[in-house]
Amino acid sequence: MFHTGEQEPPSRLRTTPSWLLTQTAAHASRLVGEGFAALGARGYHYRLLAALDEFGPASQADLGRRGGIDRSDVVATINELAANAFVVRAPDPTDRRRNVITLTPAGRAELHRMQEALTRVQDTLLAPLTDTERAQLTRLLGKLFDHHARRRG
Amino acid sequence: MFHTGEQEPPSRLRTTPSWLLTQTAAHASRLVGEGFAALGARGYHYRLLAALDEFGPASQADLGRRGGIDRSDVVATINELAANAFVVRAPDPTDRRRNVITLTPAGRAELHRMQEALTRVQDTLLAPLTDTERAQLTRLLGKLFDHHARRRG
DNA sequence: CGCATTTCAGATCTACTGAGATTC
DNA sequence: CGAATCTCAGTAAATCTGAAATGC
Repeated sequence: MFHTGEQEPPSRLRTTPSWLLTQTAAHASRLVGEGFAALGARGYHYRLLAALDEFGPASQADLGRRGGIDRSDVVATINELAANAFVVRAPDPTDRRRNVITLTPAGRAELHRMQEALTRVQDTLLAPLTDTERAQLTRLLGKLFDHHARRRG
Repeated sequence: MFHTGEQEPPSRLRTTPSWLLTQTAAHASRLVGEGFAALGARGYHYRLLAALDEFGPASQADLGRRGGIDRSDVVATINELAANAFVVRAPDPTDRRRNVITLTPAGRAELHRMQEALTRVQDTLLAPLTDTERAQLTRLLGKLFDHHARRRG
C-alpha cells in the first residue's frame, strides 16, 4: 500500500488505537474476504453457517442476532445458502411468522472449508507476532468483543 | 447485537484472532464512522487531511499511497474536500501530469475537529481495557500495521 | 391493538477494476 | 515507446433504513 521506502508511515495515525484498529482491521477484512472469495463465499455466509453449527436450527431473526447480521441481510444470505443446499429453510409449524433454518451436511462441509481458509489467512495476518503476542492480541480483542458485541451494535 | 441472556456468543468465533480482529474492527469502524458522520465527514476525508498535515503538499498519487486510498477514490475525496475549501488543488508546474494538493487553515481546523471526534470514540471503544492493555493493544496493532501496510494491500 | 418476523427496495461507505487522456 | 498521473464509470461487500405483509 504505502510505497517502498522514502517516506515513513503517518506517525499520528500510528498512535491512535481506534484508528489503528480500524485500519488494521480493514486490512484483515480484506484478507479474510479474499480467503472466502476463493471459495466463492463471503463473510455473511461464514457467520450464518457458524451460528447454525453452534446453536442448531434457528429462525432467521435469531440467526441475525447471533451473527450480528441485519434482519434484511439474513434474508438474502439464506437465499444464497439455500440455493447451494447448505441450509434448508422451512416454515416453523409452531409460529407461522418464522422460518426454521437448518444446516445440511453439505453446509457443514462448506463451513469446514471456510474455517480452513480462515486459518490460512491467520498465518499471513499474524506473521509478525510471536505466539505470546498472538495470545495477547486474542485476549484483548476478545475483551473488546465481549464488551461491545452485546450492547448495541 | 446478540440477545440479552440465554445464549453465550459463538465460542468458536471468539477464539479465531483474524475473525475477532475483523469483527471487532468492523465495530470500531462503525463507531469511528459515526463519529465522523456527526461532522458530515468520512474516513477518507480524515486520512487525506491527516496525510497532508503530516507530509505537507503532495500529488494525488502520493496522497493515495500515504493514506492507503485508491487513486480513484482520492479524486472524489479531494473533490469534496476542495468544495469545502479544506484543500486547494493546483496543477504542478514542474510536472503537468500532477496536481499539488495543499491543506488550508480551514482544512487544518476540520482535521482537528475530526481528531477530537476520534478521541471521543476511543474512550467508548477502549472502555473495557486498562491503560496497560491499551498500550499493549496499540503496540500489537502497530506491529501488524507496520508489517502489512507497506507490502501489498 | 401492539409486537415480532420475513421480505424487498434503496442508500451509504470502503475498496477495487478497467479504461481513457495526458504528460513525463 | 514505456511509465506515471488524473479522471470517470462501474462493481462488490458489509451495513443499515424504511416500509409492507403476515401472524402472534
